Amino acid sequence: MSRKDPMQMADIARIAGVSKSTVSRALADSSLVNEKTKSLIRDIAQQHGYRVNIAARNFRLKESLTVALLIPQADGVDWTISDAFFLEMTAAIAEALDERGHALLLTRATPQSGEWIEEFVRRRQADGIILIGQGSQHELIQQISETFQGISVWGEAIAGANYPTVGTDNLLGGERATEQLIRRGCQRIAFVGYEPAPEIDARFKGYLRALEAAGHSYQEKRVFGAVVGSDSASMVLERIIDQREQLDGFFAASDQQAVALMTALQQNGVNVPGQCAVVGYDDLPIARWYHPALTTVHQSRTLGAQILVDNLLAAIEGRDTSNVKLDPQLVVRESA
Amino acid sequence: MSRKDPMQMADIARIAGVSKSTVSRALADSSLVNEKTKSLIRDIAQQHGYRVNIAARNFRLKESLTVALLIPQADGVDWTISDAFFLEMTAAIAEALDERGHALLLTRATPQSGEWIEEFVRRRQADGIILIGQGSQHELIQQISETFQGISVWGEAIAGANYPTVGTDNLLGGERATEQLIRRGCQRIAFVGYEPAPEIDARFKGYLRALEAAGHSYQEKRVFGAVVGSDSASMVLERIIDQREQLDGFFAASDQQAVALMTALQQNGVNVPGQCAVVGYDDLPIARWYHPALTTVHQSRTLGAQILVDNLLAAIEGRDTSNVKLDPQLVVRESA
DNA sequence: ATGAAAGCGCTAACAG
DNA sequence: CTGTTAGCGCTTTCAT
Repeated sequence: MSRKDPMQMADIARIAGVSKSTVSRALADSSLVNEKTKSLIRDIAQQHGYRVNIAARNFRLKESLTVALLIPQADGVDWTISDAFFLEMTAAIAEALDERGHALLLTRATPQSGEWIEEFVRRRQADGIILIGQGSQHELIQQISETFQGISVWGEAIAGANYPTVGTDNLLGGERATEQLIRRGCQRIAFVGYEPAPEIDARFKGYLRALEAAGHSYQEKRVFGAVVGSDSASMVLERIIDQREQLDGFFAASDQQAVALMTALQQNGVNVPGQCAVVGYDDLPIARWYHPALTTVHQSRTLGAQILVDNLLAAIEGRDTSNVKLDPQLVVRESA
Repeated sequence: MSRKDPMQMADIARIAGVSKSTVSRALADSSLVNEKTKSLIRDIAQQHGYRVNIAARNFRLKESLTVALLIPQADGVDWTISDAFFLEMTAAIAEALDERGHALLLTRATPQSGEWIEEFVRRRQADGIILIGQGSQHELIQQISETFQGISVWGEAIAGANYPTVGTDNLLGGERATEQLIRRGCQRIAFVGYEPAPEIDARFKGYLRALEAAGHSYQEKRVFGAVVGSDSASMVLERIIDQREQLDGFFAASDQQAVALMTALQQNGVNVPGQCAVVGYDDLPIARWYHPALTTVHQSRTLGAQILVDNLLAAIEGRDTSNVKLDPQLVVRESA
């Protein structure tokens, strides 16, 4: 370790012939410092490549200008970091935060441990946290948000929640997706998705509402609960294939499931959309490129991320936050 | 702000009837502390939901257990965070870091400013940094790595570089991709990619080598430099469309470009792979789903990320690092 | 407009 | 094995 120790404020102060306080103020652009001294100090700092030590600053100020995005490290239950929608959301959030001068800390957390969020909050590693999909953890989040207000969630707004939520209107989205299938003349429409998650459940309710409005009967055997990428998913797929003759339409609660489903159907000689129409949810890039192109419900990542971040910063600063339901846009392509 | 101030070590110490140091040691599982006192202290901490203040710890220890992934915020030149390959790499890196007890800080940086990396290093916001694709910034990285060793790069190893690099063997990958086109009987093979980036240039060299080995002549007019998503990309696409009659094979240096290319060709009534075969690079999910499915060169994200992270941690701790060239796997699908 | 000094919460000599 | 003590580099009263 022979590289020279980095400069610190005291060094700059000595060189400039002023005190540390003045340097600190000058660098923070305080109005308490004479303009001339300010620019002198800034020049010197610049020349010597000095930067304030963020760790010291954060420690002193008790703020980190960092926001953590917690990734429920689920054993087949919630999301994974490599989930496509999650990834896209992450990118959008990172950009939104960056525009507001904050950085994004990506960390895995284990919801099962029960302390996943608290752990974070207590360690003060970040000023606030963003969660994507409250999953099945509403109770816990609710409880934590009673003593810690720096939380912002992407998902389904739950009545009485203490924390702000942003998401598409899942009920409406599910309804629109199902309506499209009905419009295409499908008579026996199935739902594929993991209902315990509130956002998925809302899409399911939308499915029910559309069926009812169109006078279709609801049949429990046409509902397939599955978690993307899990073992149960492939079992569900098998069950679907077995029943494929009795079904002519599918609303899958995510594009990833829709694509897995379509692939399975196609491999079993089912023509999509000829024999079975399929509608997804999310509007991932894959929806556009899959063959046939997937009809799906678009969720705006950039807009969602902006609001998510605005909410979080507002919450941290104690300002008002808002629950926002974005309009889910049906994107009609070939699969339905 | 009426929520109670979080406990701190002194509180736990008082409750346990020991000194702060003992608490600190106990919580760090130091062998200097009696097992009994240790578990007493741990119980108390647990009971009161105490967690060490990470900011204070980081400050004191001068380490953050955090690694920054810098995103060259390029004006059409390098990568963007929403680039699919980048996203996948990010996810893989986050997981690899997490397994080693570190967190990932995602930040945008502006290479053009010339200080993008230094800024980070000097502020000590992270223990080390990972770069994806050195882009056109080798000189700068090289210079910085002379005084700061916590750098690990995904890209093309450059002779004499001070920093460790991991990537697929781009030369070989480019060669294999081109060989596949030759094998398919293509006679007039074009290259599409932004050569100034070293990793792309290596793929280009592989293209040349394969052409030469097969006795094909190299023609400059068959080389199209383009940056994904930029204005120049669409101009390149137009030029390609104009020349499409004279070309029967394309090696695109990334899947994103390959897909854009195929789409443009198809829109102009060109049959892929009938009239023009196409090979990409990266093996993104889209390659599998696009119609026709894209023949491409696979780059292992998980393995790459592991090595990238191992290299970085080694570099930070002053241990030896290694330049690794992963074997590029040709994945033959329908497009060539 | 500037300086002196205190202290954020923790860890690590150093001394028992 | 445990306690005492001295900072880490910065920001911020409080004084001047």
